[in-house]
Amino acid sequence: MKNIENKYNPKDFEEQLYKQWEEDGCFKPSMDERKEPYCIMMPPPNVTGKLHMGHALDDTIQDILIRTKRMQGYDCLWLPGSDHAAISTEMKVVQKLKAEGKSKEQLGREKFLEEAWDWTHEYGGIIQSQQRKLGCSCDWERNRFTLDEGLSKAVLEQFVKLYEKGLIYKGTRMVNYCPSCKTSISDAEVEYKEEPSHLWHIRYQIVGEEGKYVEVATTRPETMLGDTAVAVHPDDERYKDIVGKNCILPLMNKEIPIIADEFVDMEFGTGCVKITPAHDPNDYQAGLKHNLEIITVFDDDNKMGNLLPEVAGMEQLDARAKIVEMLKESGNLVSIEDYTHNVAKCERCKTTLEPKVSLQWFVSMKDMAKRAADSVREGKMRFIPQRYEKQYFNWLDNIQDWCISRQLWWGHRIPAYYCQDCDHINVAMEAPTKCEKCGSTNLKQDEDTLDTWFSSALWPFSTLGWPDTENPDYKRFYPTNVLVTGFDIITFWVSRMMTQGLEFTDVEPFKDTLIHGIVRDSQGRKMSKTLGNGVDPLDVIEQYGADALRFSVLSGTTMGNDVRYMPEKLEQASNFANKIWNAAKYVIMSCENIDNSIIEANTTADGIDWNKVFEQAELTIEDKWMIGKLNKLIEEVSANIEKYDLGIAVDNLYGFIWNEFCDWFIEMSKTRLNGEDEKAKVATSITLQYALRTLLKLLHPFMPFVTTEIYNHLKAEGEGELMLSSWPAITTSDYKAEIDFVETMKDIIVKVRNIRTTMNVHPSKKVKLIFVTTKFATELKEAESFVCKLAFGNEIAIQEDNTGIDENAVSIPEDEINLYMPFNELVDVEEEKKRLEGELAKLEGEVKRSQGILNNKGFLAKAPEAKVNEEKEKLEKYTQMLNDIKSRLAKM
RNA sequence: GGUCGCUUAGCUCAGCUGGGAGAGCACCUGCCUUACAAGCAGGGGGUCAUAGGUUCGAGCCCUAUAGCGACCACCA
Repeated sequence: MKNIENKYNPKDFEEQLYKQWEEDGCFKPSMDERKEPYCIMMPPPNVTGKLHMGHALDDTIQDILIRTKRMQGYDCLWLPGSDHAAISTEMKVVQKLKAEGKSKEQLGREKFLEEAWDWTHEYGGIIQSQQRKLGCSCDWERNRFTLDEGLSKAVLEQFVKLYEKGLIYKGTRMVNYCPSCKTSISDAEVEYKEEPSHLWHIRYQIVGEEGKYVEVATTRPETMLGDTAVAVHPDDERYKDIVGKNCILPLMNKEIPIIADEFVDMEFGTGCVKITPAHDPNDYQAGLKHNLEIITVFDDDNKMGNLLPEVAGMEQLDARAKIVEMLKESGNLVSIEDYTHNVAKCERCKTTLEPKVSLQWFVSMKDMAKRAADSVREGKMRFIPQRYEKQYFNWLDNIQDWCISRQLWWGHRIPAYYCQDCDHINVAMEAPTKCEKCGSTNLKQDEDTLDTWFSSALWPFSTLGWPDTENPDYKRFYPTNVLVTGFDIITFWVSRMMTQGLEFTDVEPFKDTLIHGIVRDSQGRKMSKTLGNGVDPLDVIEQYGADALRFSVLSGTTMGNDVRYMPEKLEQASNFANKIWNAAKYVIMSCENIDNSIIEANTTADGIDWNKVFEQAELTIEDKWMIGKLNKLIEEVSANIEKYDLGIAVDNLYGFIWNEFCDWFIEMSKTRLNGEDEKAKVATSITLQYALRTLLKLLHPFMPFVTTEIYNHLKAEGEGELMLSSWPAITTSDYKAEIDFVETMKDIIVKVRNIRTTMNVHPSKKVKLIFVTTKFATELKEAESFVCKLAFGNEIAIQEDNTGIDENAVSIPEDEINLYMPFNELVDVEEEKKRLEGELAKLEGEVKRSQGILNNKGFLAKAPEAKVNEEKEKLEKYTQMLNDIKSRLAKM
């Protein structure tokens, strides 16, 4: 044991300890075949990102799981990495170029990619260094990046295999197109924003029926130039007679049909919809269904095309004004109504999206989605908390084909090579030299890259060397154990990893998906850049230390619910770390001069055999109480971590360390260590060390730095790292009787304290307690040696005979206070009675329930015999317990 | 519009398969007791959103309502 610094100051050791761990290879799996593997894949943050509170929460949870499992004897791999984040990174690079007066197009593809790589290398390491500060015990040597050679190969394999199976196809579809990013956007990357707008009511004249019109309502009048039909609901009585007729599209003076389709909402507007297949998703579907012509209104720059000379080349909004004016002049504008419209925006740049019909690559999802959903339905992968599976099912059961092509440069380029001579599409892992159909060497690779999520979908296995299924890492660690992530990417990412994982590896890529909430600010708002209310985890670490940050994001939270960032919680956390620090200081100080030979004699390379130590030491009742309570704590904390109830586990530890270990055991130990009994001193020293070591181990996954720093002072020369030490084991005896007794004594002491407080006795003043009782006399005799009572300035005497003493009298001599306390008053009879009565009611209910079941003839006829017997046994047991309590109550 | 979640002390939140209403912070009282004042010993404070229902018994189960939040779909 080494003396410990006076003050707890995380800055003194956190960085140093992490460096040591990394140098010693503590984070690397041993690949020891005797151990069971345990693996977590870190959700890869954007390569150019910085650590925010959400990462801090996500990483802390994973680190706790990994550190616990590592101590529990598993061979653990936590694999870190980052994502190339196609759009996000490309946008940043474009912005940087713009600031330098350059553009993407000027540079050309190759030069642009060089710039992007430079950018990636410059900012790529930031988040990793921040994760180190947080204490993440991931294996940095296995760090992966989605554009790495290996992962790129996996992406090619995935594309080619899916293409060969006919699951990837090229097709004309309506996709979201961002005019600013100049690329298609997946539905998931769209966000909707309410914007005030108008509904323009326009009338189209019905052909051959002078003076009869059909009135449509639209939010985008300028698209009318591309109308190819008007639709009504087939059941709409108002328009039954005009279905099948034609009407005249104003301004264009063109006849278009009036069709009937179910998708029309009779309640909305006039119940008539103009159909513009080129510029609205619903209209597009209707167009396909009714075989309508698709007329594009806008050109590639999103300006007006040449359909109408008056507006050709104009910006959309200018054209809108002009067209409205023209409609007004022609008398075809009926009215303008105020209307709040939900507008689709690009998640990245907030530009209003334009639905666009274009040629894109798609993955056919239906079958894969079904398999992924079934897998969860069959319990082969579970969500924690379970309710999130609904989100997952909802997505997969209504799956659309996945548009995977993006008009970007930063990403995996689509391995499709078009033959310039015969139009054949060659899809191959490596660029073909000639067309496989006609042999032409005139090939041109597709310009597009793949959706970022296409590569992230492979993350759990591409990182382990897949498609090389013989790779030792893949063989050992796949499938992984748990995926830890936020609910916001269940659809984007979790479901896609499931579909691709099942498709390519025939197994669920992870057994559990642990979903956590998001970290909100102290007012409950989402942390965001625009609000400027984000809290930088690095600032928090700087001020309070990483341990405090880790504690604060977990304590008092439940999985799946949002976490609120509260500075007060950080105070609490760092106070807690300080408390442990001081407790350790006390233990080291107190034990260093006491004979430690029993522990030393039972220390081997595998650690200390505490069961033997306890056999050889003469433990007293309070030692056994502490050890027994620790057993319970070990069970509790282990079980809660196993259930992923990390918030509860850390609160178990907080409560135990503070209220049991410090407030009671350490206080008790003081008088024992100051006493005359040498054996009691040894026993106390042993228990103090055992308790502290056990608590440090249990707390280590949550607060790795402070626990390690303390442990390093505690451990013997040559003893290994705390993080590689074994998880505490339950001792052979459970010391149940001792726990019961000490708990009773604690109650008594609390009552004595209350009496002192109400009597206003100064703490320095000794009080002599005289227990007058015949009951519990033996226990109280034992309690005489129970030094904890003396710790609070009390002395104990027992008088078994109460004759001649006024039980309620309290005499206070000048320098000594004697409290005469009838023991019965210390154990509150009324309270006990109440408790028993409650118990009684409960049992009566159970008995009644059992009897009811057993009287049910239907149950008796159908239920298996074992079930009936079980119920009978229950009834018997409860009846007996009931009688027992009744008799106890009768005695009171 | 569909689905889900939340509503418990002044604040932030726990509360497992129904049976004693809890923690931290804040507040009040008394203590600088040699590990810790970043502390110790006590204390006050809650119709568990509302209304019904099931039950011997409901914070917990069922139904409805209100407020807040999230996700999905998206209305021309």
